[in-house]
Amino acid sequence: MRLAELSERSGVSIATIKYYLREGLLAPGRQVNATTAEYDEDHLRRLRLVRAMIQVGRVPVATVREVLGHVDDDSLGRTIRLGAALWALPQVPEPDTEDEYLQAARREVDRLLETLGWSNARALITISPAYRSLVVAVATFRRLGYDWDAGLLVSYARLMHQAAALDLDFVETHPSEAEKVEAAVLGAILVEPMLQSLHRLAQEEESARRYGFE
Amino acid sequence: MRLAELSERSGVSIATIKYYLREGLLAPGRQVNATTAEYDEDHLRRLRLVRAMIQVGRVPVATVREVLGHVDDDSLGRTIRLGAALWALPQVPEPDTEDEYLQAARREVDRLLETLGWSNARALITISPAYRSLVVAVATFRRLGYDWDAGLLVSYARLMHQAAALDLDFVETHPSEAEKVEAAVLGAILVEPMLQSLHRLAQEEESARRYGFE
DNA sequence: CTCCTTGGTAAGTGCCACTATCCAAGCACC
DNA sequence: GGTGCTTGGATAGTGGCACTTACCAAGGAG
Repeated sequence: MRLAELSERSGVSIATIKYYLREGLLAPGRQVNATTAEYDEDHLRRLRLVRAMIQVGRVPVATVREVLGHVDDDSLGRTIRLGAALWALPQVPEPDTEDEYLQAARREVDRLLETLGWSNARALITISPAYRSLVVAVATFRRLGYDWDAGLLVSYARLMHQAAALDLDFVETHPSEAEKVEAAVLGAILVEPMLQSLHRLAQEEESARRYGFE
Repeated sequence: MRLAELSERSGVSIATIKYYLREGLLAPGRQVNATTAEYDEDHLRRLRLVRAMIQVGRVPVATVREVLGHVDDDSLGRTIRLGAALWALPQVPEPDTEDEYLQAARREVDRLLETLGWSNARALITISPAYRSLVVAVATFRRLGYDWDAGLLVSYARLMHQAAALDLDFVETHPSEAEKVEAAVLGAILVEPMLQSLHRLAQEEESARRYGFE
């Protein structure tokens, strides 16, 4: 198919597709002649993935490029490849100042990992961006004066561990390795907004259940 | 305290605080004379909340203003007030086109709510932004050709319902109504990045556990 | 009295995801 | 074989947003 058809079938404007091509988010089509390039189903699929990441996942363009680079890198093992792809995803920005709250939060998270028995964590996870993000979130809570029970964090972690197990079970259902990695990235990118939506719906439901509409 | 101290204690630059004052995210200080205004602990607390929403929660400034308006609105009941605050929070943008995937996703989500017995949902939730976001996420998955079991969604929903119950238990521990609402907003704003971080950490852990570092 | 600081305002900056405009080279139809 | 529309490609511009800089008049301190 040509650019116009790719645009129509994906619902992405031609100008935007050109932009993605320029930014290296999409491989160039097979050049037929000086004024025609041919695109195929793979391009369409990749374009939809890019769109999903940018629109639903709110992933910056530069990050999408990085993530896709890892997804396409056949030389990596699965855990590393998945990790590489996930690590590239944006989360909370790096804190500018190193204060007491941050240090306390780090100790708290370390204790959490120990309690959970996430042993792989100690070696690998402590350099993961997700670890940093978690520390920042905990520190922010503390800074605002909230003082919850450490058990709450453990409970949340157990829940998310169950969710992660569901994710990976789903990933398992895909035969090829490339599809697995793509599914895993989507699991991070799309499942998260889904979980977030479900979380808020559940809050509304539970709030109405407990308090009615008083 | 004066602006300079407010800035120092919050870690937010004076220029930025002035910007927030202008944007109505922060109440003006008590004007002592033409060149001096006095701020108190409430200002500091509110400023930190604003910062948390913007930096950790990535909430746009205009939305923060809206959410705070609801938080401060004493005339509303709790569920409504919480709902109003949560509904103002940004999620996935409104889809531009109404296609078959979207309609199918809507039916699927409706079925999900029925299965879960979230009866309050049917009346209220279907107009909630979270409902829309969920529909968009499901539709996006389908559009990409992923075809999971409906039971997976139910499992995720049950997990998030448990998380929501934990949130509300935590909110319950706060005595005053104003604090409860603020805690609830934070529960949405800060717990979500925390859950997200935990989700990714859990994925890394579980992936390493299943596959090692092959 | 002089100089520094304060709060307030208006205009500017940097980033980012597009988007509008051009352009030369086909291709399609007469 | 001409003519006009379409195509892919490049460059520059746009709009939104979260700040930030520059400036101002009015205090207050020494």
